[in-house]
Amino acid sequence: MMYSYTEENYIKAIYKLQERSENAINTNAIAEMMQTKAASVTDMVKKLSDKKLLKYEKYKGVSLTDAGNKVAIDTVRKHRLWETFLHNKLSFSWDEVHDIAEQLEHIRSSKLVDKLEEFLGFPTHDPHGDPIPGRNGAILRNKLVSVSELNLGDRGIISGVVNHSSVFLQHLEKNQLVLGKEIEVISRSEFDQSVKVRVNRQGQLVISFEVASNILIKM
Amino acid sequence: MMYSYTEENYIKAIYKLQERSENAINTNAIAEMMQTKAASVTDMVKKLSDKKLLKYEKYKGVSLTDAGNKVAIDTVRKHRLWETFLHNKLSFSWDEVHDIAEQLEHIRSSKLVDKLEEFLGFPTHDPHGDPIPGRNGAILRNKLVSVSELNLGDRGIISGVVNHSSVFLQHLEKNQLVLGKEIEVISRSEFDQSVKVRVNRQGQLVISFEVASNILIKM
DNA sequence: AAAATATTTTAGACTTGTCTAAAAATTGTA
DNA sequence: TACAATTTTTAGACAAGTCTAAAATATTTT
Repeated sequence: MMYSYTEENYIKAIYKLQERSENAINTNAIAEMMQTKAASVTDMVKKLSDKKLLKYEKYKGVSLTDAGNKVAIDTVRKHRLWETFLHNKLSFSWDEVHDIAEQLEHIRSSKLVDKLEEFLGFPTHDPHGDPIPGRNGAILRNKLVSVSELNLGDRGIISGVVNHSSVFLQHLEKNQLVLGKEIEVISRSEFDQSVKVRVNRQGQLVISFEVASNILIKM
Repeated sequence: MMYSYTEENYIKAIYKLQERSENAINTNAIAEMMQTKAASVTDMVKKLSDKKLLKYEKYKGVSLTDAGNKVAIDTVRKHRLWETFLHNKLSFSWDEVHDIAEQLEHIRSSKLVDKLEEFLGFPTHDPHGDPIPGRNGAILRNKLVSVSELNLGDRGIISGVVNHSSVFLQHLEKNQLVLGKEIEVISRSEFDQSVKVRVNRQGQLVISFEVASNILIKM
């Protein structure tokens, strides 16, 4: 019922690998993600298998069980809530939050996580645009996408930014491109990839590729 | 330059023991505080001695070096800032904060600690009335004292409470006994230990022993 | 299908922090 | 001061997690 930091980290690594690969996860991939040796992975994988957190067959790779997935999602939830806290409340920049959250995610107190979530106003995405799993483990599968990745006619709500510099944020505010506004892509220039958008179904606006790729949309 | 959770906990335990005893700290006392066996303490103490965090002579007990004190104070600083965060921002009750802060105090990032301190408004005392060491390691030696411990004529500023229940806090507000007010002890009843105080050098008020012992004063 | 290559597992060792049981030193008492 | 009681240290063992080197299995090439 309670797992070591190392166990949690292995589970999270396997979870991440599973997110982008479908098939069973092999030993070397885990070793690379965990910055360790294949032999160590084999040992740990046996242990996690004994604890029913994953299914393991010699030479055939591993896959998480439901219990393993639960541990992984809970860890991801904590990680992303802490990242949000560090960015939104302590004004850490986008790139500084990961390493600290990597430590904070192992703090054991479910009450703490829930209170933190409430304190942050039940955010749905972290500062990188990744979805924050709910208390029940539910994940809003749609990762935020940047305006530069949208197709013509696509619509969505501004929900985050990639670049968090104050110059950029001020630029956005000057153009009314703030959190919560709806954006629809009208056209895109072949020449410089600038994008013409409609904001809140009203005014139109042309934004550069630079700006478009830094605005994150929830669809 | 970087110590394990266990090393930090030993150092903190020795620091606490040193706070209330003057002489060298003996093995059994450390063992009791750390909830472990004397033999384990001896092992660890040798290690910390090698690292120059404490002075150790066989059978003669230990005392922290300057380096050891620095580690201890830094840990206490983190512990008390996190306690303050949990209580003031996440509305954890007084008695819940310790165990979680015990984990949070080991998070490694001096920038995090400093940002947290700023976010909390540079508090001088934690929710228990214990002083929070500054970034430089300086400690305001005067722990907060309860009104029931004051002598006649003593004055000070209301800076904390022992009981954090909403009933009690509401009672205080109704009587204008809020953070920042100055209190002066006028007299005390021999019968029920109730205390007559002057608030902000103006009105007088009688408070029960129960209330007096729950109000913390900075002198 | 056999040989060559790559991946994975095993065996044994090391580190950190812990323990028990026994030995050594210190302290208290008669 | 010598015996008894207490405290502290040593010696040897264990669990978690890691490593290297060698053995076993799987995969690719010819």
